[in-house]
Amino acid sequence: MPELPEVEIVRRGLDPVLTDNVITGVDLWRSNLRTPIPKNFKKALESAKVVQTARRGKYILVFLDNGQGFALHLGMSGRIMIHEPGAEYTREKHDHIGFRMKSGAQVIFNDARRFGMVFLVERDTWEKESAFAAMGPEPLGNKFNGEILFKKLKGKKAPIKAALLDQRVVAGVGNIYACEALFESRISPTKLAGKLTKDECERLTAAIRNVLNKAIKEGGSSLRDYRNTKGDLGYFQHHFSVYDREGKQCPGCNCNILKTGGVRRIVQAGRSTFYCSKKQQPEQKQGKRK
DNA sequence: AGTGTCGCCTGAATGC
DNA sequence: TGCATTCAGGCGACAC
Repeated sequence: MPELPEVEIVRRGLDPVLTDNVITGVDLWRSNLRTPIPKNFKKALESAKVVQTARRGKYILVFLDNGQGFALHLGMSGRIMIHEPGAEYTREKHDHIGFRMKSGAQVIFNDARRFGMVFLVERDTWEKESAFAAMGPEPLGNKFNGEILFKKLKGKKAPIKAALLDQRVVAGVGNIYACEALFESRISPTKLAGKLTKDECERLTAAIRNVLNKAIKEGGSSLRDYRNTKGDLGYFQHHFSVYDREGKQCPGCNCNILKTGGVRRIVQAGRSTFYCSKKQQPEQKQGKRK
């Protein structure tokens, strides 16, 4: 599922259940996800109290009062389901980890494709972990603006669409929001990242922030797997301008899609890219005619 | 160093 | 109905 908005929605659902609550037990129903579950995972968590939850890029972080913490990545199909105190829980297919809370609540990590992962971190040094050390700025934080993006992209020969998926450039942006943000900023996905102008970088950072914030407001995007911690779908997929809309008209377009073919789909670095060839031209020709 | 390709794994949708 | 193929929100190990 999960790009920044979906991960943030899951974190928000998780926070009231975890924070200030004691983990009384951890059930491991398999020994690995994409990577092995640390052998001392259970031991590090059990009887510790959660002091804070956080998010960095597409990772959820949970910090404990024993100085440790853990990071959780949902991969493509990871879900977290919360069972409130008293609610009956029966194990379902692909349930891999269960966290039992002192309140009686249970938190279940389910992941059909097992591309997700969990690992332990130290509360004080987690940012030095390899997953986070080279990670780019948080797009919704104050260290992300046009100038910073411009510097990050300098000299890059990859197309801008591929560069946006690189978590070292900006954290948390995935395939959906990269497509949507490029559409909103009217930048061609095939334009080489290093060729973007400062003005384009300004537009792009603003568009990334805007798209991510809107998606969070709508509860994220549900294509196939994504659910929040209550099992509900997100709504942002109804607001896509281009993503998964091949052949359809993009918002505000009055061109004849029988002639233009509508939204186009191409493959870049093995991933689908959706864009409007009229509004997102490699050179600024848009606006000359209407 | 930076970039593109492949593989990890399952399930849903599509094609024959 | 059934079987094979294709594709999917991510990421890291490789080869070049």
